[in-house]
Amino acid sequence: MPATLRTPRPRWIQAAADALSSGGPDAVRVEALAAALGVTKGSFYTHFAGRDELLTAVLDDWERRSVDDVRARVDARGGDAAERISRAGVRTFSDEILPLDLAVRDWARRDDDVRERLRRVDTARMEFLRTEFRTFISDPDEVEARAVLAFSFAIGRHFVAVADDASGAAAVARAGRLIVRQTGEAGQSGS
Amino acid sequence: MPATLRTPRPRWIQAAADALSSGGPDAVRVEALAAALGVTKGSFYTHFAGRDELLTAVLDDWERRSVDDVRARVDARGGDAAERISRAGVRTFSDEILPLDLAVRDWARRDDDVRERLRRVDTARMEFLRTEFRTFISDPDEVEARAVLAFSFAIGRHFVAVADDASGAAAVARAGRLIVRQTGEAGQSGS
DNA sequence: CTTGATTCGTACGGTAGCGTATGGATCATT
DNA sequence: AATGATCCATACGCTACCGTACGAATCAAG
Repeated sequence: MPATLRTPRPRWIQAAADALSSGGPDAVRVEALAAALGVTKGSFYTHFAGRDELLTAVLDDWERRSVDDVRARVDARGGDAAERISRAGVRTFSDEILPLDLAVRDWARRDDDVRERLRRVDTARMEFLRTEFRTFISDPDEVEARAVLAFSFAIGRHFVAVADDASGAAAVARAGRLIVRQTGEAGQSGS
Repeated sequence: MPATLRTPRPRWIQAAADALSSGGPDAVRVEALAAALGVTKGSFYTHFAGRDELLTAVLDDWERRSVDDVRARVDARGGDAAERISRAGVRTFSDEILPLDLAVRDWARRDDDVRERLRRVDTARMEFLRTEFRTFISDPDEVEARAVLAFSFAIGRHFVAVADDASGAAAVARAGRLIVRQTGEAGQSGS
């Protein structure tokens, strides 16, 4: 039976995820995290073999939560496919996981292991989108194009510096409707 | 008249841009750049006051080239609007500037000065897209939605880890055609 | 060839951060 | 209350990096 576990692994992982979200992998510094948690790094090395193990744990946690996120979307079957896609794409992921997700995406550009993890997660997300689009589009190529478009748009809009005010939100919402509209139909509902 | 200028500012800026592209701002290290250029940092501090000035110069150069890039697109008036948008979006920017652009986008998430620069550049890119869409779409809200969609997609697809093979490229191309198709028309031309 | 300017190398101090060693503090169990 | 395990603080060595000081090398001008 462990003694009270004052600063257990999950707290370190959470702090590391916050640092990664806001400053990238290089911002995950043992001593800085210790200061943020109100302890010294002496504590850290009783829970982790080193910095690498912490980063691995952060990625494990992110990957698990991301897959759970997809699973939750698959199970939440309210509304039609377009609504479910919109909920997954335009309003994007939860605010809790989004910054970490974006940080991981940039990290993946320069780390093979991270890229492999991201590939697994994105494959799951794409498969969700394909399934949804298949419910009202038959052409597989069209399904693939819509899925790629929806996913890339959902991610990309967070890397574009445009005004994020009400009119911007309206444009994003309308763009989302463009992605899920029926083939060969104008299909513009009101704002 | 300066003596031969063996390792002039542009070479340092280029090396710094490469480092920034492949490793983020923290990878721009004076001594590492010096080693890559085959000199020591003693040289560096004759051309730059310090690391910050180098990073500023890199951003200045990126911003200028990005604006020039937009200007070149505006001037290159071959084909109809859809073709020009596709050239700007689906085939994206030049391979030379793309990695740097993506690195700057991530950097902008955590640095206010960089975000301000990115905002200026993206405003120009968006304005180009709005102009093109206006040539065949009248509704301003629709124009804005298409522009946001096209731009976010062009960026976002580089942050998504999907198979980048021939079938992936075909899906991307088809997604591009989805964005620029006429309102109320099915408008799928052949692959 | 001498002079002055420019460019670069070497050596140094200072800081930040990783990882280790070791002892003290805390807590559950008995 | 004593014991053993767990958690944490302090202190240290080590490396990487920034920035500075100063001298050497190179080149153009006269």
